Amino acid sequence: MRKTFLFMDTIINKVDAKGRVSLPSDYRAIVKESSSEIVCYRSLTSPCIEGCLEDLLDKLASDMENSLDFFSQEQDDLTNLVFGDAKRYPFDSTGRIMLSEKLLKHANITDSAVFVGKGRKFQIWSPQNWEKEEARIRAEVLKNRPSLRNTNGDNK
Amino acid sequence: MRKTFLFMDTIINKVDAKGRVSLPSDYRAIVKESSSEIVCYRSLTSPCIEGCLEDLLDKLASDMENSLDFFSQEQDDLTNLVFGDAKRYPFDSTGRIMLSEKLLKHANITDSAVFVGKGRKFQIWSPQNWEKEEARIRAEVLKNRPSLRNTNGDNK
DNA sequence: TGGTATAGCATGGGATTTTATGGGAATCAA
DNA sequence: TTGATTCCCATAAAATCCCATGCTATACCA
Repeated sequence: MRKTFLFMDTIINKVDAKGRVSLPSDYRAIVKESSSEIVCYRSLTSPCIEGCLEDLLDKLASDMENSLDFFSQEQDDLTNLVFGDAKRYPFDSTGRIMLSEKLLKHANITDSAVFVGKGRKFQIWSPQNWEKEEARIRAEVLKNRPSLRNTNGDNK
Repeated sequence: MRKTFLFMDTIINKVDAKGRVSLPSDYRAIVKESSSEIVCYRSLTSPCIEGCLEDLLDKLASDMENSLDFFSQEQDDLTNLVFGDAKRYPFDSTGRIMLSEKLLKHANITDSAVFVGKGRKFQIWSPQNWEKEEARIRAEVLKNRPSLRNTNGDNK
């Protein structure tokens, strides 16, 4: 039994004519611990798809219930957006999922999909968009390096 | 039961035609306490590979979740950078891992790999790069020696 | 003390399994 | 019926397993 469940690595897979994509086997191994489906929704901030285990959304729901901002407009909007958009995507016996038109369009994905690990969740990008995003992040982090050290608690 | 889990020592092993390297047995003994795989990623600052137990990244994920907002840009960037690059490397029954092309290229490793202990993590260098790095570190220490003496309070 | 047995380790190569991917048949819904 | 989704099988490439070998360090014994 695995102790940790982190989505990692960056993997590019093909989207076939029917719209099917293989979920990377590492991801599948994690998901299989608890179910045979992932939850996906359009990223609120980027032209990409986000995916995670249903557990994470459950935790998000709990966190929001427990927060002081229970009645805030902002929380309301966020939960509407996330839960209104999210949907379960089961994978078949060969490990493929079929993403909806809505998701693919939001992420500009046509024939290839890039899976990017983010720890408890992951993202799915088009190769072109991911290339741009990765460059932006590297530049950004390089600029703010000191704060990274603090968060990390490790200097090297 | 072992009490401490520190990667130590410097060991050079061969990378075979398939890209396999033996993880030093001392390292393996540490890893085996909790699993049979390590996590590796490209060092942000040096031309080498870094490795650690998944626990360390899991802790990082938790820290991020607790200190940054779920939807914040900063959290987004950091998780992409860290988890997008990291990957699990399980070792087989003879104790070998198979490093990816991406990692080998970043560290300029071809047929030999130098494992350098760093406590909770370790680094993997090409012999040439490690030679240079070691020289640099020695020079650095020599340069700072006076202040080191002062701190020590002992002149000889 | 010196020589030898032994266990653990690094390494090589072949066999086996997994994975990503394509396509056809079966099933379902409008 | 038609269009789409699901299931099943096929294949090539890649990853993983497994066994064999030689080396080294340590233990053991005379």
